[in-house]
Amino acid sequence: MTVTRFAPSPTGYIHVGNLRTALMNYLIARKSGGTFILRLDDTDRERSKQEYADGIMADLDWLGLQWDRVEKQSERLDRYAEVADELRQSGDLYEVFETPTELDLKRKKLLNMGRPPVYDRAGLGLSEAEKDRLRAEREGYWRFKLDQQRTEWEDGIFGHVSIDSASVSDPVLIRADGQVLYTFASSVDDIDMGITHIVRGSDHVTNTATQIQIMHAIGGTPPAFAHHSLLTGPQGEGLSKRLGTLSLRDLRAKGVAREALLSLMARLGSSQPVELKMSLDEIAEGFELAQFGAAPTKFDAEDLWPLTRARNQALPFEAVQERILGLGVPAEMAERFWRVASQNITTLEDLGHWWALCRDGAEPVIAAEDAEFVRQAVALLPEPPYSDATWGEWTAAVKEATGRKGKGLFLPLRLALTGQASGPEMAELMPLLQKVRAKG
RNA sequence: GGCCCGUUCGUCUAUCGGUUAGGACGUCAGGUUUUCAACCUGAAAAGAGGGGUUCGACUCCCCUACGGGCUGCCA
Repeated sequence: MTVTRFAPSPTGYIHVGNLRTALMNYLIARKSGGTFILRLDDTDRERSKQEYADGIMADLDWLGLQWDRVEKQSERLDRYAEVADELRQSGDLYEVFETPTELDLKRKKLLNMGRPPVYDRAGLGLSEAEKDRLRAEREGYWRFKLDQQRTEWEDGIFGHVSIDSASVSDPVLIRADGQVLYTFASSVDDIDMGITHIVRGSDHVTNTATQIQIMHAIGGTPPAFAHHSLLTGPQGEGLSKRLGTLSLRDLRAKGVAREALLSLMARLGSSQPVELKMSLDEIAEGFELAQFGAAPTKFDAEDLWPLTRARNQALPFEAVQERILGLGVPAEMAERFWRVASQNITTLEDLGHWWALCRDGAEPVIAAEDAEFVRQAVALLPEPPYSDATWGEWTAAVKEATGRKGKGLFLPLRLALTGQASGPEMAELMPLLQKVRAKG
């Protein structure tokens, strides 16, 4: 039984980076008929907010990434305390007392000597008497004693990974104020909840080494790990600074379609071509972790637009009927309007532009050399309303009168009527036009 | 500074020592549509640099350069 989880901390909204992680875990579970758990890693009490938790769930809902169960770390504090006691007894957890300032000093000193800034384990050498004296001054906190060997695993994406744990500081698992830290809570949860596969960003590879050790210490068997590469911007720059503008809700507000987002994020960085899929089932079908590369992946939000366009153009009239009527399009014209406009939109918001053009006419665009031609042509155009035949009849008449044909005939007329060089099939558009501003 | 990982067409990537280095997106050019778009066909386009190993290296090893990550009493 496959069990995966998406474990965001509710300290912000979902962005493209998170989404990739969530999606991969979701797809792995779905592909094998397993369980997908949404786990809110909310042990950081100062930064975690209900508002963000709600936002994350709303975003996952929108995407259709349905979770089978929600877990909250804040509701499992007793369990963490219990496991922590076991680790204290086994000697895996030891008490330390350095202040942040002291630690900072130690780090700088080591760095100056050209040595790696690894915690010196001073706490391990403290006698009971010394600890008592320190406890009288301040609250102690707890570090996990890493075995300073290499920690290795077969990564689902990176292949064989080997981390030298001697180059990693013993992680703090429990703070002076008693707060349980992510590294610990997460390890306990993954074991308790029977997680079988963890996919997360490659920013966690070092964590994985220490968490594997923690999992062993609490008597668990580590799940299979896979670390996906991190996204960078189109220039290869780190995405973290720009993540604010790449939140799901912002993209959604800009009109990005969920199918576009899912289709791109499930394939970007893999050897599979990115093509529009209309359902998560279709997306899951070709999804293989092993097809993802380990190199940083460039993400360009612009790539979402062609997919969004393809998705919107594929929508049946019924799906947009309400929206179109909402624009004020008369019911008898609605279906034709969709047929005509749908091929020329990116987001559904663009429909408003086309309807405004039909209703109010467009500011004509007339090149200087076409001015006389357009004047002649417009004089031959009757008043609205128009029929299916209007365009053919009119252009034939204009051709007759001016001798123009082909591009020289049609493009100036299109520009005069719609103000744009590209757009819907003119013959189809004409019956929708209520006004032609070029007629003055 | 230390520890991980990475580097193939513009982009995402395939290639598990011998290939005309393949595909997809994008770009460009033709075709088609009495215009644009859509569509069809075609083209241009790549192994970071330097050393090894080998009959033979994109592929294995080392060095350099560059990119990303980690190096918190954050996650």
